[in-house]
Amino acid sequence: MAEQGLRSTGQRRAIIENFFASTGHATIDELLERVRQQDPGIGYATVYRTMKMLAAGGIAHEHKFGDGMTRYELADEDAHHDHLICMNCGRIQEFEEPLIEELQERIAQRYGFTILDHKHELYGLCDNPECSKARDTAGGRG
Amino acid sequence: MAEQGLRSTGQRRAIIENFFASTGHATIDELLERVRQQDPGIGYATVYRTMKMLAAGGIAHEHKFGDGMTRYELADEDAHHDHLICMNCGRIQEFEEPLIEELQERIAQRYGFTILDHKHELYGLCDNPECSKARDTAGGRG
DNA sequence: TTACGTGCAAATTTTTTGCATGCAC
DNA sequence: GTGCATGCAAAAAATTTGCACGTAA
Repeated sequence: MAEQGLRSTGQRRAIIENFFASTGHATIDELLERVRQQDPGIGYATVYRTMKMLAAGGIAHEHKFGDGMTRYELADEDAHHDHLICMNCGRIQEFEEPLIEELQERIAQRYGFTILDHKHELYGLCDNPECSKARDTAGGRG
Repeated sequence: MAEQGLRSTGQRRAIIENFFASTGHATIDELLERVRQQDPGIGYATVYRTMKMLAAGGIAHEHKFGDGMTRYELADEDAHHDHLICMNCGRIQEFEEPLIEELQERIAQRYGFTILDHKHELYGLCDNPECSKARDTAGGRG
């Protein structure tokens, strides 16, 4: 981290530590709350700035799943995955499908694009009984 | 439109007309500007409200492509398509790939999800020479 | 010592809402 | 005539920024 000319402050260490230990899709608010348990004086601007920094440095990925809050996830150099998001309980399930990645590349070639990043999110209802039940009221076809 | 208990006002007609004639991925600002050429008195809240209404009624789709502005697209009942977005010039290219849709369903089944909606966006550089050229500065791998 | 990082609050940006008035029905 | 729609401006909500002070290097 310090390799990039950045100072190692207590706040940054606390934020990064909590981020690494987080569920994987933490919001700024969630991170701030957890970080403040260690260091109540931390301001939320610092969390924003630190997470932006990590995102810019490729350590974190920013996600906007449509609920108005940005979520941060640890960037895993090896595996890229995408997300299933339950619209009822908010559960986020990761998935990986190399075949889709391959098809994406083929599509990009078809249109002369070079893919640098992508977003593939499936929104629906998970297999939690309470969520499946919600299918009737959630506007499902039929 | 009036079938749904909604009043047909001059403003709504103007907004809808412009939306239908738009590029397909118009922002509120773009719509407002165009609509004001016909009717300078239209307030932007009306555009917001009308587009929300169309989205709620399934006539329009909302997209957030990451530049902070919501874009609206005419919902086409027949064909679902996804998007390639050029990170240099902002060009938006639509694509359709039934095989991916099929794979999505299979993934959903794997995790017990029921898909109600999805978002598949490929970000990168289009074949515009100016954009391809930007590859060197845009952080592309190697 | 020096300049980067922090905390606070104010500013920004996009979207939503309250309210008095107007117009579609 | 009634009540939904409009326009304006203020409110919300998420994020960014300015500034004085603290502190890592």
